Order: sequence, then C-alpha cells, then structure tokens
Amino acid sequence: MLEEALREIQRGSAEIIDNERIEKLLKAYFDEGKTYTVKAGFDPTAPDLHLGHTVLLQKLATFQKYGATIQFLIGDFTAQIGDPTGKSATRKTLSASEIQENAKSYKEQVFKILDSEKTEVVFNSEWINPLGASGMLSLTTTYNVARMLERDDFDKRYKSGTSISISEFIYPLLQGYDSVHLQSDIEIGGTDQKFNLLMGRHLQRAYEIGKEQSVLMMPILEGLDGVQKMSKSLNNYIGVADEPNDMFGKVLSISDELMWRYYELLSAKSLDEIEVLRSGVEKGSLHPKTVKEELAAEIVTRFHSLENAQKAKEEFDRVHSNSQIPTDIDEFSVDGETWIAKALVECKISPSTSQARRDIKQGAVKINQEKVSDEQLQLPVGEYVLQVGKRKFAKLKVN
RNA sequence: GGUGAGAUAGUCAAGUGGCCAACGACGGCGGACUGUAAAUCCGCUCCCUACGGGUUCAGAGGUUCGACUCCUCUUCUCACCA
Repeated sequence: MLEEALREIQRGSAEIIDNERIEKLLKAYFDEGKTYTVKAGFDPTAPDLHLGHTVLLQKLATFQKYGATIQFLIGDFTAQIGDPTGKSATRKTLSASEIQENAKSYKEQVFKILDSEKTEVVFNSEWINPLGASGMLSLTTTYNVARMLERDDFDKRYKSGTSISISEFIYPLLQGYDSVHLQSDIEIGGTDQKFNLLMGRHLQRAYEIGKEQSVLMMPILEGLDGVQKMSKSLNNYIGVADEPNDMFGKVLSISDELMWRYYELLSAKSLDEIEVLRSGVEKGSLHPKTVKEELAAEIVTRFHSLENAQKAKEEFDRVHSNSQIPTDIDEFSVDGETWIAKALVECKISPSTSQARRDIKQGAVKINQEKVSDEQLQLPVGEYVLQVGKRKFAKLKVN
C-alpha cells in the first residue's frame, strides 16, 4: 500500500527533493493516520485553467488520497510584483474585489479535481501585509545577492545586462516565506519554479520552524502540437471549460506518442492499467484510436459528466467516422439571395470573401454535403447547411 | 550620457530605386492518404464579386515619372562604452 502510494506520488514528476521526507510522512499516515500539508501557489489573475494547470492539481489530488491537506495558496500579494520567470516587468494590481472574484472562479474549476474537504484556500497578503517594513527587512537578511544571482533567469539577465528590479529579488523570498508561515511539509510546482521552491526550504531553516519542506516538481505539459508547452497564447490547449465535443475532439487530435504522455500526467488510471494499454497497442491487440478515445472520455467525464462523454463520442463518430452533419450547429440568416462567399463570411466560417473563394477553388466548401465548384454561386431563398473543411459547419437561412 | 546597429505580413527572415503583395523557413488552412493520429505528397496563406482594383514593409514628412529600398525628423528595440 505504501509502495503503491509512493509510486503514484512520484509518477510523472520531473524532480523530487528530499524524497525520504515524503516517505516518512506517508509512512506516518499509513501507520498512525497522521496528516500533513502540501502547498501549491497560484496566481490570482484570470483563472482560465487548461489541462496544463491540472497536472499540478491532479498531483495534489493524489496527495489528498494519501492523507494530505492541501494549502491552496492564492498569491494575491506576490502578484503585485510579478514572478520574474515571466518577462512582464510590472503588473497591474488587482483590486480586492477582483481577487475575490477570481478566487471564486478558481474554486469552481479546481474542485472538480480537488476534494474541498481537504483543501484550505489561503491568501498570502494575509500574513505578508502584517510583516511590515521591519519584518520584510529581516526577511531580506536571510539571503544575499550572489546566491540570488544563481537563479538561472537572474543569471542570464545579469550577464546580458538586462534590468533586474530589486522587487524581483523579493519575490522568491516572499514565496519562501509563505512556506514558513504555513509550515508546509511539501510544496509542489512546475520545474520552472525550482528556485522559488527551494527558497521555501531555505527560509524554513532560517526561521527555525523545525522542518524543511520536500519539493516535488512536475514537468510542463506539452500542448496539442506535442512540442511547445500548453498555453492559451499558442492556442494549443484544452481548456477545462471547453465544450464536451471540443474537448473530445482535441484529445483525439493529439499524436499517439503524446497520448502516453497525457496518460501519465492526466489520467487517473493507475500506472499498471496504463501499462496494460501500452503493451496492448504494441502487440497490436488494441487499436491506438480506441485507447485515445478512452482517454478523451475520461477527461470529458472529469470536467463535464459521463453522459456528456458518451454523447461526445457518439457525435464524434457521427461527424467524422460517418461524415454526417453535427447535431448542434450555429444558425444564421440573411435577407435575399446571397453570394456563396459572402454567405460563408456571414456565417463566420470564413474570415474573408477572399479566403472563401480560395476554399471553394480548393474544393473545401460543401452545401448540404455537396461540394461546391462554382465560386459565383448564388444562394436562392431556402435553408442550407454550409461546411468549410472538415470541422466548420453552419446553418444558413436565406429569407 | 556617448557610439554603433536595427524596426518588413501570425513568427523568424530575404529584399538596398522599377522585374514587389514582397524570396525562403516555420506556423496555419485546404486537398489526397488515414484512425479528424503521426509521417508523406500537393495546393493556398493582405483585402475587394476580382484576368482588374485597393491598402501594406515602425510613424510623419521629403526627393523621384516611380521608393520596402535615398534624405529629414519622431518613436521604439538591441549591442558596445561610461
């Protein structure tokens, strides 16, 4: 049981510092039912979560399964500085009500994965504000510039002569201080957070709280392209709020290779179960697509429901395997006979008439499942199902 | 503060008076093949009912029959020096 728990906790992790301590904590839990705390920090800005974020959340959920109380920290104070990892120098400060608003929306999304009973949501302004100038000053005496410059990001910027604001030096200190205040046993974060995570250990030692947190780092999840990290700006993400059909389709569009990565980092299946699937595919007794569908269904179920997942699968088969029209498509209407290219733009499935013409020329446009070849085509009064490529559909009513 | 280099379409990056709506790469889209996978191959990739027209190469002026290319100023970025 302990073995199993350890294996699940280590699963997918990029690096663990002080693994022995984690083992001890778990042992104490299994033997005596003693609980412990796991901290993870989040930014209070726009909590628009995608699967990349959920990698961390799921690790937290695993910890909860094995006796942990999660300290879900919303960095409302530290957000004023901005983590140096991002180049963004200054951030706009959020008002108290905005932060509350975001926190609320965090909870809605996060508790689909985490057990709210075993989660404390905390804000770091709560203990950092009372620190005051003198508290802050004593915090800064625990570290020195040379060591601060060891941080990869600072090092590069220092050497290349790019500016580093003093306030950026404060950021890791404050994040570390959070661990002091919260008396965290373990902190988890992305690999890019290593320096900050270690700072927690350092400060816990400096403040003599009688423990040093273990650190578990998770890798950055690749996006749909399988190369770059999943992010909104690269538009290669699966959002936790995505529609079931979208979500299902997006998962199915990843490569077979990437699928195993997603299984490891996102699935709730045990490593043994996954191994069965993998060897099945290797031997040829399982079709990769079936395995991928299973993953897609699991993910849709998690963020929506089992029913939605089944529907999404049916819909997917309907549209793609049997090339039928989706059940649910946007409807538009126009007045009077309309030129096909204009109609496509009107239905928002083409960005411009120029693009629409090209698409027609390339045979990508269909009306009621019939390929259109005449780019001058006029649509008389009636109802049509327009299609561009394989994925874009719209219903149009010409009045 | 001084000196030098640069700013080109989603990104990178050619173009140094007309052949430029602008090479190429990546990305994206479409087609073929498929499992809406990957790989591969082919086509497209500023806008406009279009063998034509319009608006683009940081911004504003200027030179010229003609400028992304030359000149002036402005803004921003980078490198080196202090």
